[in-house]
Amino acid sequence: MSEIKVRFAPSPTGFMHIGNTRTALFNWLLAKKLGGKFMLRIDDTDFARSKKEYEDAMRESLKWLGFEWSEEARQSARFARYDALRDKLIAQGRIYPCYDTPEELQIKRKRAMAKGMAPIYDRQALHYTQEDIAKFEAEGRKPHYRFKLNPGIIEWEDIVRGHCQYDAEKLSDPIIIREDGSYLYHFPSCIDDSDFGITHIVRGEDHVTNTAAQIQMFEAIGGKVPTFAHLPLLTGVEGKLSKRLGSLGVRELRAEGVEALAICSFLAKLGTSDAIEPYYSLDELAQSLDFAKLGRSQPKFDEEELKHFNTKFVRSMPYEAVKNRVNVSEEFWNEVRPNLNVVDDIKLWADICHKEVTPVMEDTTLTDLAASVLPPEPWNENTFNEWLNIVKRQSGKKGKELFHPIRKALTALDNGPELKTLLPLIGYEKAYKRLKGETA
RNA sequence: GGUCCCAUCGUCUAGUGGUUAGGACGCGGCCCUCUCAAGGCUGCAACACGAGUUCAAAUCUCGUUGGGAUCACCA
Repeated sequence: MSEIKVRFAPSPTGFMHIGNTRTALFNWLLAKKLGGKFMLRIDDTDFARSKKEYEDAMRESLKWLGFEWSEEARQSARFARYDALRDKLIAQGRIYPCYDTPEELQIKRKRAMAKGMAPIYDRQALHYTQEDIAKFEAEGRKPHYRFKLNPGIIEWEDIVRGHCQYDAEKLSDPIIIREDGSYLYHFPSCIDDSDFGITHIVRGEDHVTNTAAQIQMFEAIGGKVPTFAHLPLLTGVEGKLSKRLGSLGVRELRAEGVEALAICSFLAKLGTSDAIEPYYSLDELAQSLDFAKLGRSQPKFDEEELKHFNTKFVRSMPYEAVKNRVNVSEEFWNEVRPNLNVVDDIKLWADICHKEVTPVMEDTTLTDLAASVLPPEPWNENTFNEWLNIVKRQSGKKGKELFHPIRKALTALDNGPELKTLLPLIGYEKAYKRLKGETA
């Protein structure tokens, strides 16, 4: 039994977004669950659009999300390998040159569709004469190359889609090398998957048709065909949410206070029959992974829903998960947590308890009274109730009229955690001064 | 248009011939309560359409409609 290995292969042509993240997540989770390895592969064959900046940002996002990788490769460093295989397959006639221009291909495609025919490449290039080629070269045209699909039924068992099959005759020979000699996605990807021993490929279902062609490619280069899992694509309110159009960046989400694990919990469960609920460790999420629970239709991704889920996530976040990021005690965290929107909000409450607050005075008669009967420390758990009972009795106020002015004086805010929990944290000195209207 | 896939509450889904069509999120109400949260209880709400098979169809078959993917010198 060979070792399980998956890969995440972004092209550094943009920032990490929700679509990317979902693919990376499922791969990472699968590796984790099966005890396999997760590899990062930079698919930078497109010189024109690949940028170091994007690559760095991608790494940073991956780390933030918690997807550690144990191995890394970059396609631009492997051209010699691709070239060797290319030459071999050209010699075999499996890869062949074509001289059509993009415009010509476009026209052919349109014409075929208009006639109700399949818009697949007509393989005219297979019938070029010496004269044709001489003529193209004389015109200064450079060839691009296609991979020749062998006729027959191509089939595989997909982890999420079950048995899949395509008739090669109905597919177009994929272009794998551009006119300028640079490689397109398919060919290098298959070579790498084969060379690096990738056992499982988890990706969006926009790749299903590609899979048929790639299976023949794996065979042509003498590689082992991996197991595939094609995830239904996410859709948004405005239709599809492809990885290209995916506009919701991970960095933006992070800046807004959305937790990495909230994103992961949400994406891992969206479209499954499991409830979307907080997971506070990726390991635990991985154990719950089950492709059989994935639906086959395309779930809607709603940013608002994610944000909503995130606040729920934060409000029940265990101290263990935040103790390295926040500067408060476990008790403080647990008391204030249900009132937070984002983790950073904890600072607000820490400041209210420990730094200066300018009180808002609503009923000085009441707050003066409250200050005068505020018992000296040490306090115990009953102090607050005892104190408030005295204020209540002597003022004749109760309910909101009683609590609200005290809350405003103590915290300057309309709402927040229970005053009972806040008071001991504020302490006698600050509490007394604030009740008297002084900044403290 | 060829090929492939999909269709159950607003959303994500369970369901594999006989169910009061279940759950989760959201939404409404109630309780708790000084507030906002949190928590507890409760309610509303769905089988795209049309034929067929069958004693019986959300479930099987065919068709229709509606979505999506792909057919790129993007990945």
